[in-house]
Amino acid sequence: MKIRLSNTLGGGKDEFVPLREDRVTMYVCGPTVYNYIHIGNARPIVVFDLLYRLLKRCYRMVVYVRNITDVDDKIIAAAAAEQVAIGELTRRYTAAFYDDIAPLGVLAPDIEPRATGYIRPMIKMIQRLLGGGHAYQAEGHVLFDVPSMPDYGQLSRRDLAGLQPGARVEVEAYKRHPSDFVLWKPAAAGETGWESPWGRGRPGWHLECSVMAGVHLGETIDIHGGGRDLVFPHHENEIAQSTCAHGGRPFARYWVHNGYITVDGEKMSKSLGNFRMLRDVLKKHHGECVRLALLGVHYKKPLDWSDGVLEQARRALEKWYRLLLDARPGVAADADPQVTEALCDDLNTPQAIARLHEIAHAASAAPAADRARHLALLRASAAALGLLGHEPQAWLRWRPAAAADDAALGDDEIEALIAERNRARDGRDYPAADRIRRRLAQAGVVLEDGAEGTRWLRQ
RNA sequence: GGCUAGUUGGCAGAGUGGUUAUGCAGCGGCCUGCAAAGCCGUGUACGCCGGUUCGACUCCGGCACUAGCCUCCA
Repeated sequence: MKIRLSNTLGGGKDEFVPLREDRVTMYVCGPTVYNYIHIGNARPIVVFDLLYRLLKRCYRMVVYVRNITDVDDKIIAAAAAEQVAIGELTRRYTAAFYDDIAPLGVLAPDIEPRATGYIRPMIKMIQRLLGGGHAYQAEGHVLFDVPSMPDYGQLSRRDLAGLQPGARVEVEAYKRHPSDFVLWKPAAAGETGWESPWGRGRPGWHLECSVMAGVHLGETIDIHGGGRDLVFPHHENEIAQSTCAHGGRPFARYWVHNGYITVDGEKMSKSLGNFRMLRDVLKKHHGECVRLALLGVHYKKPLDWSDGVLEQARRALEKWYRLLLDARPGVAADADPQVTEALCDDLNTPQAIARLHEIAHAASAAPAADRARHLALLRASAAALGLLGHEPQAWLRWRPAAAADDAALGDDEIEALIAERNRARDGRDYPAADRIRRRLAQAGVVLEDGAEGTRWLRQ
């Protein structure tokens, strides 16, 4: 199986060939833990989980690193605003992060380093950069000397002359070049900081990823992933630091970036305030619906978030789980070749999902004797996307925690009403039977009378 | 000003130098006490203007529009 990936570096769709045949390395930028994550943060979590699953099918060993940023200006500001210690704040939001993504069905990365655990190697990298003439000190800061790197801007395809310095943020006077960025900044009295050769301070934002990738995966990694908005300056600066600290050896060979999520056509971001928190979405929707909704659009493209995309995902999953109610367990199968092929072609999830629909349709239309085979194929193929791993009846009867109020009916009440309705039907008292159907419908319960009795599910 | 991505049927969304994407919704039928689900059938599309070609939604050029980046961001 050959995987092709869109590579931001160069802009083409390249065949993926790992540096070492036996060991693939992937680093993905994880959350900064100063707040709950929004649905836009969830997209790379799901997209790179999918890539991780695919790589694991193709290569013997895959090492996936996803960091947690637990030191940063926004964290310090948030801790001050909430009047709690930094460590307490980051512990709280780290725990919330894991709670929030659990329903998305993502595999745990192999390594999840936290920035604060890597201060020593960060200082070492800064020293190497200073020694190599790629950094300088000014007013207590250590800054990366951008003009010292000839290829700077190759990822985001900009040259230094074309940048509009200070377009959005004022340029500090101590910078030699407007594009120079902070490697180490001084900590004010009472602020979080670590001792360093340049005084007490803390690392710049970009440094941690360079260092943690280097420590765990080596100087040159295969895949570096993240959201599009990290291309510049974050990833550009990571390249600059790592390449210059590693004697010019390349940092990452394939750069993979997911598109952002929009709301009403506008980018969702914490700064715009139009974000949808993942935990709020999950109060009303099954996590698997969120996962499928996120995979319903090719990962590179913008995805306009709405109840519509969630509803579309829900209907597809409902259809598939209804079919799987009849699946016999234990029928093993490999994923459908066309599904695998679609995924290998730059993670073409819409095409893979279309194929799942075709498999499902074939199962519905097949004679009963052939059904098990189709359903096993459906389940195995969906598993390649991290889908349909739940027990069908439980999934179909799932209700969001937020719906557990007085209007909702419990399973026992529903079963009792169904028994009452079936007694009415046996007595041909159809008006009474229909009254119960309507009552259940109002509670979101759908009844289906089949040859083997009455089946129910929640919608 | 520079750079990036995009524009496909009522909606979502792939792909392709000539032949059904797929799903949802719609319409007709089968099935059903009523329904639901499912099945069968069915309509609708490639932003605009040029060019290349036997043939362009697809390739090339230009234009328009949308979104984003140019040191907070997934």
